Amino acid sequence: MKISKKCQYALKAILEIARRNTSQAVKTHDIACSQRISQRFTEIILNELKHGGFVESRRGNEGGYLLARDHKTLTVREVIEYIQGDISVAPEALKDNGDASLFGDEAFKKLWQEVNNSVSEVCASKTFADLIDFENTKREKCVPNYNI
Amino acid sequence: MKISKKCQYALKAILEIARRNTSQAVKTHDIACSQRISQRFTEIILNELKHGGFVESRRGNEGGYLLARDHKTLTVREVIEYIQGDISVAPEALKDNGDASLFGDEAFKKLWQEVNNSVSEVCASKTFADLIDFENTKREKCVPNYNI
DNA sequence: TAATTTCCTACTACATTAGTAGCATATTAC
DNA sequence: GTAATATGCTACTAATGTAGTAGGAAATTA
Repeated sequence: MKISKKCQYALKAILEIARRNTSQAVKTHDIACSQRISQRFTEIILNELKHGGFVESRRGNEGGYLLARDHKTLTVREVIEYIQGDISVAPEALKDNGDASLFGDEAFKKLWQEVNNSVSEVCASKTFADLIDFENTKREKCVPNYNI
Repeated sequence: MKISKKCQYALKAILEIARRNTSQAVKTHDIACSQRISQRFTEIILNELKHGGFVESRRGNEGGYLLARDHKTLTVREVIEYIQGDISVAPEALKDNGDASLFGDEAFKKLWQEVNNSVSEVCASKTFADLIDFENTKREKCVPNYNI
């Protein structure tokens, strides 16, 4: 029933690139500092995200990462499913047991499906643009005199 | 994002006791066989469930376990929360970080809360009576010529 | 060519999960 | 009372997953 730290870092990293909204590549170092993630771990995660087609990389000096997807349509769900794998709460319980089925198998199968669907729905309804909007609104409203 | 095997076994064990709907205590051996759980592990789980007030035990010959709660009002959620602990998908992200908050913290906090709420709702809406009804209906409808 | 930055494999420490094993203790049928 | 059955308790273990570290190769650009 957990979203792993790595997965949460992946979401944070994408959010950080998206919020900067620049054509300049964002360095892992900047992402790591802004979101308090270890530099090395950030590299690993961004590399994975690249293979998943979420970001693209620029090597060399002034290199870094750019979003490969539009943050207005990229949903939280896609990232979670890629990094964490199957989002299902009870993957093995959903398999068909055939003749070896026990009393309750069908009922539990339906229950876990309902849970999965509801989680999926929530995560699929949130884009990174939504997250950024929410965060900005919250910060304006609640900490109007917060200076950096 | 997983419901542990142990937790699933706990739900199965309660379902098995509830479906028998008898004033006779159900032996761990019978529960273990019916639901294909190791005898020893079943004992451990039932003991935990007893401490949680879900079942009560009878010792000695003809001993075993009985439901301590009405299966019409006992929900899946209560059992999951007791056995697996906090149902939250990202417990540490929900804590208040105070001044150390990063961009996105509030947005993610809200996201995880929404996920938690939807999972909670689904699990709180299912009682063991519901599960038994569903299973019985399913079995009547789909395998009418299934003989044991 | 030097500096910067990504890219890639391998290794490790720790926590959790899913059990096992052995024996002590309680209860009841006979 | 005693035999049979069942719970109660502690401790141990194997496998898996999580959260990183470490070292260096390769690419790019000023």
